Amino acid sequence: MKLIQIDAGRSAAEEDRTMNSPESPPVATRRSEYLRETIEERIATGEYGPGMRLDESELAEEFGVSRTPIREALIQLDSEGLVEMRPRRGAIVMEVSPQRLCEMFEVMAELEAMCARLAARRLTSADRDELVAAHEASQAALGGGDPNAYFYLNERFHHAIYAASHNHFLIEQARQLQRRLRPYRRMQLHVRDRVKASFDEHGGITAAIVAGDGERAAQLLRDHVTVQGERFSDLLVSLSELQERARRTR
Amino acid sequence: MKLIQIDAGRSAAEEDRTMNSPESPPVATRRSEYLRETIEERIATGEYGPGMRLDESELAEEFGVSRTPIREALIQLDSEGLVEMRPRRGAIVMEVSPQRLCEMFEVMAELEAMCARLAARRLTSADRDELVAAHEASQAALGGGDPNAYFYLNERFHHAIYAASHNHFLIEQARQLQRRLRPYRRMQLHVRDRVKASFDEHGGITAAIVAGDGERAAQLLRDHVTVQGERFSDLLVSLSELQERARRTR
DNA sequence: AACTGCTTTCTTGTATACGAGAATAACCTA
DNA sequence: TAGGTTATTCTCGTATACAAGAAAGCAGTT
Repeated sequence: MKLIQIDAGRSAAEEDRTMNSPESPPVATRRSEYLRETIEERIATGEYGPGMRLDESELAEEFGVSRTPIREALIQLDSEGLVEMRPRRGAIVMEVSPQRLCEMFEVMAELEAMCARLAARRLTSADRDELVAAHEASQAALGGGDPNAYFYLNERFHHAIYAASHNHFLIEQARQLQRRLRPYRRMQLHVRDRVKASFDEHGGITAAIVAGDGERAAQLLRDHVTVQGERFSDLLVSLSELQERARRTR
Repeated sequence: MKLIQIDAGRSAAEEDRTMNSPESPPVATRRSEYLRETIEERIATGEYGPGMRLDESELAEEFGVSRTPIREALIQLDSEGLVEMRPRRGAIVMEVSPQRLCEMFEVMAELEAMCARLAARRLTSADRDELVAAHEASQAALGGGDPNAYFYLNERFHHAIYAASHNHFLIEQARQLQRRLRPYRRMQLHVRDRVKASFDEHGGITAAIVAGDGERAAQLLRDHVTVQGERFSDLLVSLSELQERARRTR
């Protein structure tokens, strides 16, 4: 059986986008790997909202595979914190309380601040070029009014900072936590004016890093990521919106 | 079949110690859960050293279970970063280069510093009591010359700081990274005088947290965890010692 | 009519079976 | 003898089968 057959069940809308970074080959060697990525993406987009039940047999049939690789994918997602497997009671998309979400953003802010501090110290010219390029590219998406386009460029900008830290372990940790926060970060950008504010903050962060001012870059990034003030209320709205969508299929 | 049967294969030396926190019941509901904990512990103690091959069938036979739960345990350990599963080439205990180990300690230092900063701000009287109690308990282990006893008390002290941060997500992250670093931290304490130095540093950290000086506590903890100077050479020795032990069974 | 206890059904957790890729050994050729 | 090619074996990845626990439905009692 050819691996290409596991495409069965993919919705037409996402057929072309792999969301993989360029370094990873398009075809996964194990089905479970591909399944993990796909289910993860569906959680990120909110297609599978918080609390939604993930039935193993159902998913197996949908993807045209047996339960085994589905189960392995779910176990991985469980370890990553995106899914919760309760013994003998099935798997659900992880439900995150507002408080916990704030805690996660608090940690993310600190990790990114650390990236920025290191980046300011260790920046190579290639790092600087990519950072500036990512920032300028997102400027183009500002006018378009497409929050999705900005979402991906936003990720590119943050990844550029991670990379510039030159601590590969830190890069992995930051990316993993970012993946867990993806569904909520995405919703955040749908708030009016948030995209513009985000872009402006990126400008300040870029300047601080390029200037080599690690402490200032760290503080700016911390503020950029931390959820506080009225952004907290915005987050609550996004959260209930995601859960509302899931409630139908629960 | 009763779950108690899965005890088969446990060495007598570790039969009584579960290393679980009090909140988790002694009997795991899924075999894979128990297997994950046991294998993880063996990696932590160095019984399974870096690079050692973990054959699924072999482990299955040893534990008296089928390959399925073994495999699920390995997948979890892979997600946690303790094991590396290479497609169709089997699982090995994660090999960590000296550079990567330093990177991991660099991140750990920052996470713990964050815990300390928050702890200094949010410390309750219960938190303070546990922190001081943990510190005093380890003093008793100082003279004994048993690095293992100090190792566990050291963990208790650090966990007390995590808990005092009152950020549950941060607590989880810190504990998980600590688990990954466990094999190496344990070796560190075998270095002469390190135990005493560690204890003294704990004293300073405790004082700073109790005094509410978050920044100082954070800096002290950062220095406490970061590997630098001659401790780096010590680490290299520990590392090769672990690998040497593994090479035999490779 | 509500609650409790039992039975049935459904899903998960584990075992077993099988096919395929990788590692290794054997063999042939230069 | 060394290198490369092929055959064999061994382990992994996936499918299928089965057993056990949880949830849901049913009935009987108070």
